[in-house]
Amino acid sequence: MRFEKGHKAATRRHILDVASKCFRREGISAAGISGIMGEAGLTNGAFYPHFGSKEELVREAVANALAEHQHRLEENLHAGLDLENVIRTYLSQAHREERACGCPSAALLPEIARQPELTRKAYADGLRTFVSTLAALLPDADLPAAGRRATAIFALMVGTLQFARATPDATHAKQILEDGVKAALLLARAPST
Amino acid sequence: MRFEKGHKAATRRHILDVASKCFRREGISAAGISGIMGEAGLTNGAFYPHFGSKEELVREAVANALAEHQHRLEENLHAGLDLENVIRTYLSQAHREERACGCPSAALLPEIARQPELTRKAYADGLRTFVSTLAALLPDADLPAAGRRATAIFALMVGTLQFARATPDATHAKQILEDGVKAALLLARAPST
DNA sequence: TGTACATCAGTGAACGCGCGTTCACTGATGTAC
DNA sequence: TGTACATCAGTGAACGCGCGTTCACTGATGTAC
Repeated sequence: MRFEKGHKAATRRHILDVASKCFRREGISAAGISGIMGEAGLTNGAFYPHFGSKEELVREAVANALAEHQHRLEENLHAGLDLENVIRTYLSQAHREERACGCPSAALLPEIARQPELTRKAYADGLRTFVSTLAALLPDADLPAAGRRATAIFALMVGTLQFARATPDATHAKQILEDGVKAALLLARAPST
Repeated sequence: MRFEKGHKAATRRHILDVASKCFRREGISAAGISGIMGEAGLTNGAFYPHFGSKEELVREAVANALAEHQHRLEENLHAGLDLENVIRTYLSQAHREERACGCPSAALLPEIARQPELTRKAYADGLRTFVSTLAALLPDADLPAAGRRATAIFALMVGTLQFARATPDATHAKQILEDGVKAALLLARAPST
């Protein structure tokens, strides 16, 4: 079967989308090529014409997940959400439950830290972009200071979401999320130093 | 070879110590029984007289790592360290580099969130204890409020350390750690609400 | 216009390997007589 | 006091399985003549 022009590139993007969800849901080392390809509606043999190795897929899937998450943030901002809305959406029960389509940092950070340098570089770039976008919502006078505060605010958000996901008791998890929102807002509104 | 009384229990503790380090270093699903047993100076066959399954080992090793980390915190407090010292030690270059003996939350949280309920319960208990210990260092009037703020402060610390570990550029990582310290201290000193 | 061929995304079986787990066995020591 | 036996932590080979990866093959379509 021969395919229309652009078909291969579309398949590749589809594999990346599926992989980035599988990794976030199951973890990078727990998710396998066969499972990902099966979920993409293909057989495992079709993987290697698209990617050189699992490592390459991981690197691109991490970048893909970050870009997707970044895109969703920008959409929300265009729709008029302010920083408080962004924080409340991030630290919500829905985000706690939806790991596959959620923040890649919350789902994968310790595993990303164990990846080869190229993957970590790709992650660090995506993180920097995300933090800059958050920083633009802060009232700080100079941008570098805002970036530094935004980094800490996002770290608080990521850690809080991870706590809430690990906690099996839903009530306790909800409390953790609320505490995170309160502290994040406090940091966002604190007088700039 | 027959062994003195208490030998088996000592071996079990030794396996747990090694496993809790392996998990933090390599990740839970990436670390294998054979590797752990080899590092403990035993053969893989000796595992099952001590533990019923890998899942059981994970649960106990997570609890073990939390207890060890808790113990180190309490030692530091007895030695006279205050909250600022604790934060600076946690968000230090040394802790960024020493994953195997460091904070289990920073090394394992997303993987713990994917474990069976029993493991997540064990984690949540350890987390609560740790946060309570931190809360006692806060100036808050009532304890529940202090606990809620301590949760957020610890979440910020965990997220920040994870960012710093994932970032390949050492200078940028150092900056992230410093921003985390500053924000954590701001949260710790903010007037209680 | 009709036919033979080239293309190439995807198939599916197979590779070696390491996983978690099982089990018959070892062998130094404590105990029984 | 000396000998035969029971104990049991640990050994190491093997189990079935799924991993990441390779490769000969398929077969629908575009192209050449």
